[in-house]
Amino acid sequence: MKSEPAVYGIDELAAQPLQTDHWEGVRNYQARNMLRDEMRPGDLALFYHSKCPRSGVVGIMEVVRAGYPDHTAFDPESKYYDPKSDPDRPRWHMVDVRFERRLARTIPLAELKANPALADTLLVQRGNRLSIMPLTPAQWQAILDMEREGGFTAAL
DNA sequence: GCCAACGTTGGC
DNA sequence: GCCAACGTTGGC
Repeated sequence: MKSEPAVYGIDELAAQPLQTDHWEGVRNYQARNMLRDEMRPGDLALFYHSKCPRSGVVGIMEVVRAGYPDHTAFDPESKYYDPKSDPDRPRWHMVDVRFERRLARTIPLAELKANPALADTLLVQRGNRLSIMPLTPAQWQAILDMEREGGFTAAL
């Protein structure tokens, strides 16, 4: 699950009460379908920082509430307002996620792209802009296996 | 800031 | 339903 850290980063999630928050603002139908139809409590997700100097995977979250209507779409004051969504027929959905842990290091996109085990992921494919993408168990493990590689020079 | 890639909109 | 124009994403 991607988010721009300048807008909402993993530190903000970790600072929430119960380290839990709703994942608001997704306005893409393919991503919406995953939020609404596929993600279930207990599912794990990676937190990916996008559009920043160190884009990459930064941590792990757990889905704690399945898809439900994204109320920010109903709020004219919200930057995520969409007049075509209304409470009777909500167009956009979100899930609740809980911070689990940060990774020992940020795994940068360049490393993800260089890992043959991830060649089939949507994340590393050209031009992909989806903010929520599925991973197979093997892909998930391949990413976590990279956590301890080559990252010991960056002191915390 | 640039720009390629992609999704959405709307005229026809 | 086609498709050009436009807006957005996001790496670099």
